[in-house]
Amino acid sequence: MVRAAARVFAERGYDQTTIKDLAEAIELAAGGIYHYVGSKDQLLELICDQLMHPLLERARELTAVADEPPAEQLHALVALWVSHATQHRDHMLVFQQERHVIERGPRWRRIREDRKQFELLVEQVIERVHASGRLALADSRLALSALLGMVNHTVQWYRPRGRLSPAQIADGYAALLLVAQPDVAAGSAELSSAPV
Amino acid sequence: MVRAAARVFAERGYDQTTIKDLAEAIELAAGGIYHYVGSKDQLLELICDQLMHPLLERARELTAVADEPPAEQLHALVALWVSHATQHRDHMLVFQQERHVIERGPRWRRIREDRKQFELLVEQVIERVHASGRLALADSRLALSALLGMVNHTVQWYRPRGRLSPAQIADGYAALLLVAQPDVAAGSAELSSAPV
Amino acid sequence: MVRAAARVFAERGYDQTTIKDLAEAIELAAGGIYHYVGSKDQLLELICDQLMHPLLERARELTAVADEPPAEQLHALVALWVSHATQHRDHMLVFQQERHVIERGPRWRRIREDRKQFELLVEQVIERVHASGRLALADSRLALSALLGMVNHTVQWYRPRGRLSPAQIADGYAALLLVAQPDVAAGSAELSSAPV
Amino acid sequence: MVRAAARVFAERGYDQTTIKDLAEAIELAAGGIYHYVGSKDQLLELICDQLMHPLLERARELTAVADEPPAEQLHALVALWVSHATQHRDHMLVFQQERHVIERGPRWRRIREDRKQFELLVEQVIERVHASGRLALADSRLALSALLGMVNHTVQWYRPRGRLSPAQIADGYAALLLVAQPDVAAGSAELSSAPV
DNA sequence: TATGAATGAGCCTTCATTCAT
DNA sequence: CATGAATGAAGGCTCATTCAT
Repeated sequence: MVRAAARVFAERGYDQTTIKDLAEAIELAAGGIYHYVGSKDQLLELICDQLMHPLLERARELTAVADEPPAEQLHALVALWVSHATQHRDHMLVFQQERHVIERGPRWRRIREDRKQFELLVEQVIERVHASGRLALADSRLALSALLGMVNHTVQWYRPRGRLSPAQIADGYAALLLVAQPDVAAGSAELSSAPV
Repeated sequence: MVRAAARVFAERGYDQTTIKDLAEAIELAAGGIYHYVGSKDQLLELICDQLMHPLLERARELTAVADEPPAEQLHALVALWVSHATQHRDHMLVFQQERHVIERGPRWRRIREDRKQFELLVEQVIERVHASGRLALADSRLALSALLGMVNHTVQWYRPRGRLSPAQIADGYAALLLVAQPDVAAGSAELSSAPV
Repeated sequence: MVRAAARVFAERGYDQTTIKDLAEAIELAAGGIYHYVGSKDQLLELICDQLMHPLLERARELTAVADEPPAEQLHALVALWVSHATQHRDHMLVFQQERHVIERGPRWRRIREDRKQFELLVEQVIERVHASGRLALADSRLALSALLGMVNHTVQWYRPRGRLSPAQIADGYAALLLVAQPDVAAGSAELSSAPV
Repeated sequence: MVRAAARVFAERGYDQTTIKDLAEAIELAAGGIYHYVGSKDQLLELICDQLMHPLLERARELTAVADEPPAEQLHALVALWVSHATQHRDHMLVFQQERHVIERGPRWRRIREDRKQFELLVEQVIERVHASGRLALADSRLALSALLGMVNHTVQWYRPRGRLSPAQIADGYAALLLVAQPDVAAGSAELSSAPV
């Protein structure tokens, strides 16, 4: 049911989706939704939770591994993220599109915090990559924003049976952000991280 | 007035903004808006037009220059884009956030076409960069999506008096997408476009 | 079950009581009520019937006794009434509070008639008291209204283990309405302020 | 408008009155009510305020007069009360019938306090009458309840062009509660059935 | 131009009632 | 007997829009 709601919200937008739209998608009468969910608000909350909870949890596990090289860790994190986003495309679309809904009101506090937590994890990994000298941008904050932008935007164009698999997409994003091993070819880091 | 509306729409979201909210922001009585604008719909249309028209026009001029190296052209285009987006932050936020509103109905056809046109221009430039061997990704379509994502996302975090200027941000994005002159160090394109 | 319903109706009011409230009070599932009662309406009907039927019956018996002095009869009637009201406090509260519900629609016709019948009995007794010269008010109709008011109002403040017993309350009301034996004369004021 | 609402509430009961009923009575479209009043709740609040505020104020003035004999004061208070109640019959009916609505929730706190205040005033006057030896009941608390009951009940049967004027009704109620001057003595039964 | 009272459609939500189990 | 999921009709309320002034 949450999945179905996510689909409708993703398609029409939260505000423009009526309870009847939802009920129709779930194949229920208008009022029937309220047997399962307390309100339209709560439905959005559930969608966001279903999206963020597992993502955050797995991201934590992934970044908790201490001995992995930061660059590999970033790659793995991006792969997880893209994979999760594309697997829960509707959830992700809703989560992004309804930003201004989620940003206001106490109901969404937990969700806002989950988002913050996740972004913090990404930031920390990027910071470590930066420190390891393999970040393709001198400014790690900008690299973070760029990554957030490109991954989030993925769900806007990704199609399940499209040309690129989630893994390939993640590889591409990682490739953009990382430079090759500095020992292999000296100076490449400076070159690609400098403005053209 | 359109600017004020953009600010309110950006803050509250189109659907959650009432005509009274708008009127208050414009310092007008509720009904007074209808002397200047036919409807709430049309106001959103105006906002998107004000954003996309000049951007599209200048992007056309920029890409019409034939003899410039593609990489420089891409850099210039990104700079224009980021600059425009940050200068019209509210417009841009509305344009993105209300995607699902704009995507439906005949009223927004022109806007949808403008967006397509703009993305087409970007795509063509990227294609040329790719052909010139300076694209940091083997897959030019993915590069396009990544670029769209990061630039669009910029308005979500950009602050007028922030650490980075629009030009610096654009430099960073361009740096991510481009590789150094191939004549300096052969094969660098392959390296950074391969999965790590 | 009717008793439990009366309690809930008395507390929340008929309209603001949901079937679920009732079910909970009866310790039954929501739909289970419909095995015993046809509808919410009917439940209210039952409550009112349980209240008015025995009261009316006993009032008829009481007033049918021909040879008793009218003043004693009134006293007895008031005692019966107060006793009944306080013993079925919830029923009585419902019966009064939901006056505007009961007053409309054919379902409650019988109840309305029962009320009329009862008030008619009281009226007749008061009339006889008046004729006997022992009514404390020249206007017997006003005395009737006053009596109705005070007795009905009793259930709003009466508490089972309160300072006054139903009998004492009834004594007080009777004392207010009756004057001492005219033949005894003198000092009737003192007499009537004491319980009869 | 508040008057019209009071009429409809009095007739149908608060819960069974729809916004449309009200709008119809005010000759307005359904939503038009919300230009004047924030909610249905608030309308009830206004009705009760309009009733209780002036009554309480005048009752305070009346009972503030120190040198008047308590019995006369009680008579005056009852006269004020009956007069006010009959002049605002609909308000009064609503105020009583919707007791269970008013009794719950924070919105009605002020109203509940106003009622308490008023009843306290009546109680104090009765107490003084009792002390002066002119109360017709030994139990002053019971006298208070009886008075509350009969006056409140008045609006249930009073008709503007009926047989009895508000003043006559008040005279009757006062007569029931008071005994004649103990020093004058004799024939007090006849006296107490006449206006004091 | 500008106002703001008024409209009326539509939304979220509640709830009495039904019915398959 | 009893459950509780499901229905569907209303109800309170909001809000874009209109229009007399």
